[in-house]
Amino acid sequence: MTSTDRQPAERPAPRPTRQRRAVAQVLTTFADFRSAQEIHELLGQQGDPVGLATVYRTLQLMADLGEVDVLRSEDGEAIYRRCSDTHHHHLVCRSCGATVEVEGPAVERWTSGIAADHGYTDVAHTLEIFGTCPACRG
Amino acid sequence: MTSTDRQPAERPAPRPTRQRRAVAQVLTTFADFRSAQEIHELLGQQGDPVGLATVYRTLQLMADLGEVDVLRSEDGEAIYRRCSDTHHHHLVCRSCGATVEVEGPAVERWTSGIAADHGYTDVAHTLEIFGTCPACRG
DNA sequence: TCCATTTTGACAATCATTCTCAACTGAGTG
DNA sequence: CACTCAGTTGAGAATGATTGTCAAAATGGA
Repeated sequence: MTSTDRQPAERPAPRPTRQRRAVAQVLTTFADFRSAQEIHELLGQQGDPVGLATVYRTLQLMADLGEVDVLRSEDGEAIYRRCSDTHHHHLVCRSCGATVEVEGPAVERWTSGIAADHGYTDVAHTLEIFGTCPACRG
Repeated sequence: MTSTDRQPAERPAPRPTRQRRAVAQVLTTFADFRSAQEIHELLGQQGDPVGLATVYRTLQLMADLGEVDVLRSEDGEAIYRRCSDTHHHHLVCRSCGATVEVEGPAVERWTSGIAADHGYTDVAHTLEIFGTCPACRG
């Protein structure tokens, strides 16, 4: 082997290609969750076209590396966003879609506590709140 | 109008057909989450064939009525199971699927509080916790 | 029983996601 | 710089869950 030892499970180390840089870059342009299709669309619009399959592959790669969060929208679509420093949830109007980002240490603590009580590790959670916003309350 | 007043949004009241009874019945034969396809399969095996489309429709109907819980497996498939009458959430093992029902007044209070703070009404929420269960921890 | 309405089921249509595979690229070497 | 090779890409086919279509069948009430 060469001068530098590698990790036991020698993974080839992803190459920094134009496409990967582009995906990483768009991810910085929004703070909420977007589908792979939307991200592919955004890339095209900003003149940095990346094949849809590549967008999927890149997003998956980044998810494996822990660089993006993956969630499932209510209709089963995978949605992604850069792994933000602040973890938060969404309060969504079921009528007009208006979204408010909310956060609550209490919930975070509660979920990890519950999980720990049952011996679960590597805990993550999803929480969305739906309601009718003031503007839609005719 | 006739003798009995109806709800403002008059919904026709689902009919108790053989197919619906069959779906409701298989749901009692297992305690964990199954996909619509699996349920359709089970029905066929026990000699109560129900069309796949009908299984989907029935499951959706029951979900709307709050008679079943719907979740998304990690690969985006919708999975169902009969639910207890009490409002609760799920702690799911992302490896083997083992599920624990959990509840927490604190979370309920927190979500309605947050929603109220922002003027949202008719509030509902979804919360799932994912982790690795003790049995799946090497 | 007869009718209006709801349901069903076989099959087509969607749609997100993954697979295939030949062409292309980046990084290191001589 | 030319060369090589494993890692990548993209267009399009393939997959698979879910939904839509619509004529035929079942249900509940008059």
